[in-house]
Amino acid sequence: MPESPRTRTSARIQDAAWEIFSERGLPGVTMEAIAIRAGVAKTTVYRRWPTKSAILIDALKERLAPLVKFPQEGTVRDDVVAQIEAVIDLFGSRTGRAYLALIAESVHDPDVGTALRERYIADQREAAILRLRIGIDHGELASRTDPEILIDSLYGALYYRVLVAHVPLDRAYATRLVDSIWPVA
Amino acid sequence: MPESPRTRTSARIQDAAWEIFSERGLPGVTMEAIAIRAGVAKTTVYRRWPTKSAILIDALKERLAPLVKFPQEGTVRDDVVAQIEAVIDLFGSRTGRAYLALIAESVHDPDVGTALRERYIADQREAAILRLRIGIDHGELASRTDPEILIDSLYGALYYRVLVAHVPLDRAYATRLVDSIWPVA
Amino acid sequence: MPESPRTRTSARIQDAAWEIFSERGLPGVTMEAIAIRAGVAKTTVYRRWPTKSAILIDALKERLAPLVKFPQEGTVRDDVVAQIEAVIDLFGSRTGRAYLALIAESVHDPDVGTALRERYIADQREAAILRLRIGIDHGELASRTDPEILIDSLYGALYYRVLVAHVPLDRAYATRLVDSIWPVA
Amino acid sequence: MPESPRTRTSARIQDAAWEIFSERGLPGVTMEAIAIRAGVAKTTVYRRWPTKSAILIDALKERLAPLVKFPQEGTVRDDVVAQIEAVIDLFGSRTGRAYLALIAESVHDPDVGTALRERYIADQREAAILRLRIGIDHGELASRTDPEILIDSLYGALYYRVLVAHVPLDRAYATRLVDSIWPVA
DNA sequence: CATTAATCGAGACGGTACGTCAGGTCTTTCT
DNA sequence: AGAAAGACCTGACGTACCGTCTCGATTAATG
Repeated sequence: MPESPRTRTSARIQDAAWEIFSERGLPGVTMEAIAIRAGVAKTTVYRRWPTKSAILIDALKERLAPLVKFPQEGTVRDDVVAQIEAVIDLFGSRTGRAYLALIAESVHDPDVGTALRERYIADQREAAILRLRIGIDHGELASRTDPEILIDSLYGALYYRVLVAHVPLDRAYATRLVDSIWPVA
Repeated sequence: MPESPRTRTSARIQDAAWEIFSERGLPGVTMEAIAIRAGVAKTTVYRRWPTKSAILIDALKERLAPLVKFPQEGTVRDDVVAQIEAVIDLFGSRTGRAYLALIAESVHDPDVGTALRERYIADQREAAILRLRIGIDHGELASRTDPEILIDSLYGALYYRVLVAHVPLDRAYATRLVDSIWPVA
Repeated sequence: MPESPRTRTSARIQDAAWEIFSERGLPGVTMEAIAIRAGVAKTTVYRRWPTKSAILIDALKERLAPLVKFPQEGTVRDDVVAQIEAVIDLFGSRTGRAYLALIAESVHDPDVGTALRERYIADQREAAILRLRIGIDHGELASRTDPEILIDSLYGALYYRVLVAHVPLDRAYATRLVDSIWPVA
Repeated sequence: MPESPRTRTSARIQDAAWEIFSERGLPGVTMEAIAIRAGVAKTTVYRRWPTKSAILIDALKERLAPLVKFPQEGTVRDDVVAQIEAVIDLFGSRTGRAYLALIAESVHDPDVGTALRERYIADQREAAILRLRIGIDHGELASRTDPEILIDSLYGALYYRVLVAHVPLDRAYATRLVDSIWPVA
């Protein structure tokens, strides 16, 4: 791990962006404020990232692990419940709020959408679908199950409650959700 | 219908906002641009709406009917499929894009969220849940069905594909979706 | 004289520009610094003047009187000497330095040149030539005298010493100069 | 003439500066642009000249000969007219414009003024004054003639028309000028 | 001949200023 | 009096150059 000055500067910028987001939300995150907080010239920021969103997307790299990883430890059903609980936890955290703010941003800015999908969402979907397929192969799920749609429904319900309906979302919801729409084998 | 000058001005402002949205998307919609396009002073706009989002929300009033109404013409299942198809159609239209853009905006601006929910989303959820309850009462749906969660899953899947996963969404998806997660009676 | 707020703001901007020029010279005069010093938004400055030079040109309006006026009190020769002394005095003053700095600026910026000529230089030349013509009519100057060229030589010598040769220029020079090239009647 | 790589690089830089000046004027000449055009690192430029003006001053070395040389071939009067014509020609050329641009620059930057005077202007004045003195010695000019002031007036008129009054200046002006202010012997 | 020293290119860096845009507020003007 | 018009301050935008700096990669001269 070389810890070059370049690396350090990039880290300072990402940290600054993250701090400002924590304090003032996405609208408060401006290139100007990031540069000042990081003790860096504005040009230096622009030299490395084209937009504030890009900085935050990078800053989320490690923190978004729970979104992407998918447990494979028990039955499919248990694993799915566990994963949904993890996502619910995430959505309740500051990291989750940042992630959701960027999702919102992606509606206006295609680049943000592309970056998010390439970095997190695509992997997440793949991991989830893969887990379901294994479940089907093991006979835990009906063979006629459409994994893609099951994922849409499960994750969709979460995003929907948080982004659209603004309805409370707690860990207990995970079981209720899975119980409700689980395809009987 | 009085058609007072005040009414006319408000209409001009809403039309201007809508036109600009159509041409340049939500980021292009600024109070400044609206005022110019409507041929009106910026103060006049501010006197009637606090934000550009508020203008658009009002401008959507009539156009968002398909989101809110829920058919009650055939079996629950048929009605649900029909409604989902209507929403998919909406999401493909300019009106739908405006609506989704406002959903995104609501992540940063609580007022937008509140307005959207009070005006459209709450009614939509209620109408949907009501329809499902009738279905349960008629024995078309298992009595243990949780209507709220079913709605979360159905609508959620749509929003998820459009807002998050950016995956194609066509009318055919409606049947696939309902087939997949429909609770057997 | 209404002393409207608009007038006051403009005065504050001009004063600020002038102060900064006095302290740091023309390169130190930036739109940014003017706005700050005047306690005014940068946009307000831009709304009224397109460039810093334009502000200074306006700020010189009253101060540049000695450049433009031409005495008509004694003989032509005495009046010419008096006027040249006035210009020499001017060149030694802060106002003169500002004026010369703008002359220099005009080499790069045609607008500055045009403004300076329309406001000051043209009038100055006219007044001078007029005075000489009167002298010719009164028989104080040879009838074959070319007033334009005489003015070029007299004023030219001053500008040349100050701008080009950087050679000392004091009041005594006025007499020496006139004595040297005065066309005998 | 060794034509070392060092020499070649310096030449490339000067050429680049000159080309850019020709295309975009002095404001377009930036250290950055020079370095790029010369295919050289910015550091290399800075290592050899402190400012862009210094580069241009050096680049003018050979081209400014007509400003400095003074003919001594006919009568003083003829030589003076010839020299003034040469300067008028120069002022009409690209080289002249560069020279005048640097004169203007010298108002803000003392170093430029010093360099110009040490390299060109002082020599020019000396040569001119010398020529006049010879004329006085030969009885071609009145002994009471003040050569310095005569030079101020003659050259001054030219600079004045070009820099200040922005009045046309052609070869014919040379004779008119000399005829007007020539001190009768 | 090998090593040292100088010089080069490349380009990142902290800065300053640019000129513009939009946000909201506040004053003036008119009806 | 009450609405419309538009000037105003604020703050962020993204860009251009500034002059300094570190970093290897070449060259050149020296030991």
